[in-house]
Amino acid sequence: MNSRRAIYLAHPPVSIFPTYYMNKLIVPFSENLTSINGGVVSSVRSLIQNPISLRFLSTSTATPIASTSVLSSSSEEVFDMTSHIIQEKDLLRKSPNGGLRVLDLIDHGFLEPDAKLYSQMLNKCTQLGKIKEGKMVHTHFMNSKFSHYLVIQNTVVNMYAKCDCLDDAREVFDKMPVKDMVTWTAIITGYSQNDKPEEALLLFPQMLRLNLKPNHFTFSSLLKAAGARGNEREGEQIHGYCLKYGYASNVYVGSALVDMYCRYERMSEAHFVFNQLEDKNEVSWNSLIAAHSRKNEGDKALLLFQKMQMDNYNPTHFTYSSLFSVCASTGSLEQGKWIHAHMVKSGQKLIAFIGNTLVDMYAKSGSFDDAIKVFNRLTKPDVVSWNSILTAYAQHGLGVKTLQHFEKMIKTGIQPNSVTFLCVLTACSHGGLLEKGEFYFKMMKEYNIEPEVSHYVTMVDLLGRAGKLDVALSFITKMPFEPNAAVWGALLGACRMHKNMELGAYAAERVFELDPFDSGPHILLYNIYASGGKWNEASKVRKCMKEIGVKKEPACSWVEIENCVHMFVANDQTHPEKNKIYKKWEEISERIKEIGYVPDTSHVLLFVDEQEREAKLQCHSEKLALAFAIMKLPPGSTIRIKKNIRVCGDCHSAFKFVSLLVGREIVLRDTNRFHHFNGGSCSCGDYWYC
DNA sequence: TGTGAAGGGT
Repeated sequence: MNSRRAIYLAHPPVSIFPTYYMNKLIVPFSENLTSINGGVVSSVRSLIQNPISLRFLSTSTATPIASTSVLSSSSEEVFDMTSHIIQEKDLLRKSPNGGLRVLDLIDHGFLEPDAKLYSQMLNKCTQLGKIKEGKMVHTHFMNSKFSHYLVIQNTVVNMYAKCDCLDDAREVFDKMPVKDMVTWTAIITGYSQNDKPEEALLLFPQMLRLNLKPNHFTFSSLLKAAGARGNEREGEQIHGYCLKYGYASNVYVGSALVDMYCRYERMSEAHFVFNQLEDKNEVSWNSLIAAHSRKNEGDKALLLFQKMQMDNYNPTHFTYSSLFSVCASTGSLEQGKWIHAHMVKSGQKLIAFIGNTLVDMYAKSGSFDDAIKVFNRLTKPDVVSWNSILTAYAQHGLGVKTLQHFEKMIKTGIQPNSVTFLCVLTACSHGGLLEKGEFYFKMMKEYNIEPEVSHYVTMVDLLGRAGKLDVALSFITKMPFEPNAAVWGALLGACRMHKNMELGAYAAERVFELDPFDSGPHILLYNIYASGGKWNEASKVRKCMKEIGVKKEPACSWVEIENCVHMFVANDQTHPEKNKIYKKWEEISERIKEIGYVPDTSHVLLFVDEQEREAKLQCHSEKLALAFAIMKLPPGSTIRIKKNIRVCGDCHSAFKFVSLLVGREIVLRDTNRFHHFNGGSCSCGDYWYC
């Protein structure tokens, strides 16, 4: 007889044991209580053959009035309170009426609570984010004889603050007649951790006025807030207070100081504080490594990674996450692979926290298959993991696959968020899937996700690229908020694609009103006029750019050869092997012309003669990077190039012919997506570049 | 029985 069936057999003791029947707590008569003792319980145990676990995890001193065993007919489980100890797993156990069993037992006089029990229950709610249960415990606590206990009140503030209920936390905080330094620290931390640094910093002087002395807990939260707010003067003042109160050398405060100066991009101060810190830990190292990663300084991040190990600190998942992130943004696949191997060797598990950045790194470095492999190895992919893989599919031009994976994600039970829908809409836009895009845009409401401006931008892009310029315009006018420059920019891009000069000029005017200094829209408008032969209008745009000081971002391309990243600009004269590179491209150019390549000079932004335009085209940074890669990389290997702006139409065409000529895959990452050139065609289906 | 610092997805 197993224990589950045995519970049913245990119904007879209902009259003497408190139990739930038809969602009601059945309480035995008080005289029966005296007869309930360990012996009776033991005999019931032997009757039902239920090996109740006595592995108690907590050490609460809460006193049961009598030894009881509560049997539930609905949940078929035994809730054991025969000891003076309550099991941790039972702290938040539900009763059939939706309440908490522990609270029911207290209400019916079977358990005499102590302050520690409330504290344990509140902390369990905080840990699991169970705010509904937390509110029940809070109410119960307020009606108990312990309601004036400051320590528990502090636990309540902390619980609300940690569970994203800042208003509730503040309400409790404001109503507390007596507050100590922990109370103030709890609410300051709440604001600091919930992206409200202003409020956190405003409370600090109020706390000081009450003569409460801040401690290392207070300072670490205040420094985090100061770093997020970006007011350097404020941060320096908090730093001063840390020194005054003698906490600057505390490892938590010190690490927060390092991070704060990193946020201000004051790296020399960050390094100074770090070097002064006698008591360092992994977080101190990770703060610096993360900062260099954010600044795309992969070499510095990597150097610190090596140094931390020389100083006997073990890299953590934060360390690896930062390193993969910097490899992703610089597209350093070889370096990323090396760090991945290091991580595996160190025994670090592939949890979602690291796996997500690893998926992103492989996807952004153009190694799509590795991204899929890592994703498939994740034991518990979360919404970010799914978003990363959806982005990878979308950016690599696999629109239909993106949508298939999205459906799979829904079936798995992962709740999509606004980023998920942005990935899905981007996939539709990149893949030209107009109807699907409209369908998924409407679907957002089913998930209670309000479309943000980025979703509208993608929809305008989708409609515009599909040639529905009027629909896109009407879509913009019906937006629930004012369209920003990006929305009009998307329409402008579509006008360039479909050569609609009138609407393009209108959209460009709107963009210029909102963001006059972005070079992109000016260039798009120039291109619209130039490709329509309206050279006067085009030169006016150029003149206007000069007058207001808008500069075109210089185009750069990068290619990684043997762990070294080589950068090229248009008409590059700085590379040590420039002569060989130009010669190589000339040779390639001649050979691809033989198989059908015709230079497309309409992409050159200069009012010059045809011959000069072609010469300009041949010096584009991605062509030089490609020639260099062909010279240096072994035949047959994949060539991966990264570019800081969108690939021009002529380079796109040339790359297709080169992939055919050399019989190898070329992966080009530009600002918008990946282009996989293979056998004379591109994965974007020529949909994107024009 | 209470309070803290570091990462990721368009």
